[in-house]
Amino acid sequence: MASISDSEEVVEVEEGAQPAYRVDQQVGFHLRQANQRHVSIFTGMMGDRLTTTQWAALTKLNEIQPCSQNQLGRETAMDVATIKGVVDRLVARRYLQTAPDPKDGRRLVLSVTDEGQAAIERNVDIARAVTEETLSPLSSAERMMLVELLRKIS
Amino acid sequence: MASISDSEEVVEVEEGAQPAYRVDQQVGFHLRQANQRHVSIFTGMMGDRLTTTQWAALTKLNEIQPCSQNQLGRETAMDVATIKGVVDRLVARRYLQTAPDPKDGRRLVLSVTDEGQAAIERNVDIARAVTEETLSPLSSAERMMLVELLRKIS
DNA sequence: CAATAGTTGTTCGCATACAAACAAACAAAA
DNA sequence: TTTTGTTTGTTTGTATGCGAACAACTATTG
Repeated sequence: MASISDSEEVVEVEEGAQPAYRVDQQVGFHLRQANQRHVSIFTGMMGDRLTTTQWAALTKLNEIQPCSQNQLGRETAMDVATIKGVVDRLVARRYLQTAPDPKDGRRLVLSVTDEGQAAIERNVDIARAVTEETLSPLSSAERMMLVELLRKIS
Repeated sequence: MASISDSEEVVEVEEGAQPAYRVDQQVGFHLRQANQRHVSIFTGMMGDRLTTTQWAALTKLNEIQPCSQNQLGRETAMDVATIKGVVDRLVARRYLQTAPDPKDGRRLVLSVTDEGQAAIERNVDIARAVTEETLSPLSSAERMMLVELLRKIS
């Protein structure tokens, strides 16, 4: 604790001598911005008004179907409340369909419809291009490094 | 340009022979997840129910005040609609105050209140700890590398 | 000056994102 | 079997995040 007295240099000045705090020097700020740019690129290039999360859910389900709703949420890193909304909207578009699980009264079994399949085939090359465009400022080595570092802090 | 002719290697065989598309191999997926973890750490550690965006707006304004609402939005990479909501909530908490700009009838001049200052001082060390915790899986060199790569793709 | 163009702030609608609380169904243990 | 605990899905509330359209005001140009 600094002494209560001595007005002169009550300046317990550097109290740690820490450099000034700047938001724009914190990782969180750059993570948010980089993600924003990526989403922006995705939205601009992708067809069928698909969002990043919808695309993630759709293609992931196509990999691992059949699958319950919450399980798909875990696979795509989405909250139970979030995945519900995403699935609802994909079902409304007829990209996914749901059916009750005969073996488990709680579960909804999800699967990709033909329309969903068609949407994937229609957009998968674009999705690859989105990744390419997002990473375009980086060299090949930097790209691998970035993904690896992101994986480490996830 | 490739020559138009010569069937020989017309073998665009597998139509690209591309590896299977996996969402969890795309940067976007990892950007989203890394950001999620950071926000989660932030929410768990920070006091006063401050969110990442509120903290960014508050501390940035403290740096550059006085400042208009849209300008603060640009400085913190927030949409005009987004910054309005953030500012409204910070004003409701009395962390910020607004005043009409005498020289420009459109502008709202924003400034940080004493309560806002106190909130910053109360949480700035925690904010530093949040960054530290987010980057904890990385070495010092990796941390600098990550921020640099994120900056490049922003 | 008058017409045009750009800026600032507002509002609406849609889509994540997550905490929290809840009911129904299943699983494990007493 | 009954109790306890867990999992699945739902709903509510709050907070970004952005496209799009809009009014009010300022700046620019003819």
